[in-house]
Amino acid sequence: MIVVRIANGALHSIAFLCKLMCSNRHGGDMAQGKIYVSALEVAERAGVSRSAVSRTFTPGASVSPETRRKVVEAAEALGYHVNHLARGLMRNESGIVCLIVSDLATPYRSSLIKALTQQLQNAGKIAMLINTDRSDGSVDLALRQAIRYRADASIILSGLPDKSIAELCLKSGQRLVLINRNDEQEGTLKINLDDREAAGRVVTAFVRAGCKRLAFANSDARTPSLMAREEGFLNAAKAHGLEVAIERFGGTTYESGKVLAQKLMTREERPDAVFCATDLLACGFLDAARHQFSLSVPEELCVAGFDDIEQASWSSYNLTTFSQPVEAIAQEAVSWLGDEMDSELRQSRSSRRLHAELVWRGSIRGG
Amino acid sequence: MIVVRIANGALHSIAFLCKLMCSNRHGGDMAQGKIYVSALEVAERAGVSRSAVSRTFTPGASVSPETRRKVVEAAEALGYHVNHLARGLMRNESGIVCLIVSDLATPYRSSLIKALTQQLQNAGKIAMLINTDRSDGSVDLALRQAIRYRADASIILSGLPDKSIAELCLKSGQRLVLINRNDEQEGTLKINLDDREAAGRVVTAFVRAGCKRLAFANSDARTPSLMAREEGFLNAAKAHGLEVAIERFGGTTYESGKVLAQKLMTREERPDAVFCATDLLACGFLDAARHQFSLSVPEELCVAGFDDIEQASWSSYNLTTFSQPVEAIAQEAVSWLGDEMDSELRQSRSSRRLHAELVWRGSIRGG
DNA sequence: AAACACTTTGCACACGCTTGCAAGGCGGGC
DNA sequence: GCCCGCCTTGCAAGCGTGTGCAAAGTGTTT
Repeated sequence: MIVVRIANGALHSIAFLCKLMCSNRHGGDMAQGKIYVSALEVAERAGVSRSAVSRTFTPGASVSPETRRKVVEAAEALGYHVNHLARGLMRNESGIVCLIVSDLATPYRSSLIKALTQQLQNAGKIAMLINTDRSDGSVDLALRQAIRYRADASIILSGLPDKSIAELCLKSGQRLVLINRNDEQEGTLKINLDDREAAGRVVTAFVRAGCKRLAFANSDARTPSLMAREEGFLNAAKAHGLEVAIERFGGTTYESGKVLAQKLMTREERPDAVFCATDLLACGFLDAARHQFSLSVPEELCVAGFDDIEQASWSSYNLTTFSQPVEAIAQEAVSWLGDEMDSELRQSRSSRRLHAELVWRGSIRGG
Repeated sequence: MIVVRIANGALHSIAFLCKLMCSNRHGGDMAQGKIYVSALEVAERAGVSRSAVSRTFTPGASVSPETRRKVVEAAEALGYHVNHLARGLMRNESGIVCLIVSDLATPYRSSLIKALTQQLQNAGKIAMLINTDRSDGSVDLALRQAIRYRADASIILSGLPDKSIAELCLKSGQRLVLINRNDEQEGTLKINLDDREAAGRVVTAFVRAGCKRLAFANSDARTPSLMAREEGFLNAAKAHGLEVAIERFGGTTYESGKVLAQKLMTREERPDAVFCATDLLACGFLDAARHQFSLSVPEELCVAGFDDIEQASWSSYNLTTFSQPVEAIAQEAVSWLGDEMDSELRQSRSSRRLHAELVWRGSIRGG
């Protein structure tokens, strides 16, 4: 036992020396010195080997209850926390998942991010958030960052990565999830809604309400889901023998909605039913229709949106819309990332199609 | 030179062998194997030492232009990206900053997060996002996660950490920023607004508009900034010799705003001016006042909010409010985290007070 | 030609952790 | 009493990187 004690003492001195050297590495700048407790120190205090400490914090490893108790006690006392950078290095699994997104402050985006981060946390992962803008290489830069931090996966909510960089990710063993982007990349999970069918159901509702002159208000971003809604709406209208007035303008914002109202409601044949590709557009559209054109909704004009953002339920809008199943989307993504899924199943589940539920409120007559 | 070549060949074999072992570590599960390119492989291809590769990607290190060229070329060809986990391990500086936040999907919160992630990215850092809920140890758990990933800093937007865990962070060399939380923790950066003074300016505006019966609508969350607004409003009203009707209810949500309207507008002495502690509350309040009590704003009722969320500018609300200087807040936080600030300056700047600008719109008479 | 300063490069150790391997301890069945 | 198997533990190799140190190379001055 005495020998062990001496050994422990020696170990302690070594650890202490290392800390000193570490903190002096940058000259005298003490503020720089990050001095975290290491497993070695815990081991010394608990009187066990460093491996025992490691095993204590590794689920499924073999440690006796007695050793575990001693280790946990020492760790608690010293404020020890496993270094996930080092663990990630060894395990080849960082626990990091990158969320790549633009227009983060938008209601729909932020609620999706909330659901994703929450469910990732529950699954023992952690979210890194990377902002992109409209510029070209933006998503690629974000993916590069994901690679640098050896993220286990990246979830792309906006934009599309370059083929080559996406392939680099996959080759490196990183998983890729694309939400609402239609890409043909092999090996990625693609989550989409039944936008086309949903748009068709809007036509039905408009027709039931007795509307004759349909219109579609879109942004000119031309993302796959927006275009799918447009196509679905057009096709269903054609099936009912109805023409559709289409306008596209700007991003999917409230302001664009106002502009689109300006464009559509000043047409010779004023529409009596408008499907806005997005709730934000719909809110802007509604406000313009009411306050600038003094139209009453739904008596003179029926309006539908898409996303079911919180504002759609506010009494000033009371908008009939489609709910984005954000929780289900997040669940699909996170469970696909989970390790319990074997590779054949993962392969076969590379594309998921979720249902957008119609949320009936007061902006369409009848119901 | 021949000797060198042989050595390179040997190195290559070793690296290759390692990769094989690595990919076989988990039985035959090939999907698991993360096979990233390492600096060693780049070095072999470029015909230089591994340190040269390292130095090439370390700003300020000494490498000849010729070597750099060869390295960059090889790295490009192989798709090499520096492993930030390993770099963080060595440098004691991960580049990670944790954002700890609840109610992430709320307009004000999400716009602050957007500003923060953006500016962190510009400063060469990267944001980790951790969701908290109302439960007690939630923030502590988040900070533990920040410690595990050896984050350079944590920015807390909601809730307050336990004293002991905050101290552990600081002792470990992690930086702590508290936004809109009044805490006495030494060594942290505290960013606050002039809530009290702002609330006073609302009173002035209400008095100028000829309002007599003031009211304050608050959530019952009792966070420091909310209480500061309440106090400021009360004090200023008292200075004008006016009483204030106060109601507190629920979280800072749209729904709570409606309930608060219910409570305040059914009072015997119906208020003719209401300051809502938050824009979300104000939106709910406005909708209830208009649609349930058929009041016209601002003719019969003046309303003010706080935060200047996007919806406040929508024509249905057109709310007079105070802007949260999110970009300035983010800038303060990020520049404080930056390494160029020396420790005395950082110490002396441990508390920042920013100005909330009054945004005049149509929910108060006059202006 | 020698001495010098300066830049560049490779070696080797360190960062904190995981895990295969072998050795030790222990109880049960013969 | 011995052997076998099981559980636990320590050893040591390794993950991919940064960096101090010394050696090598280059250009300048005496």
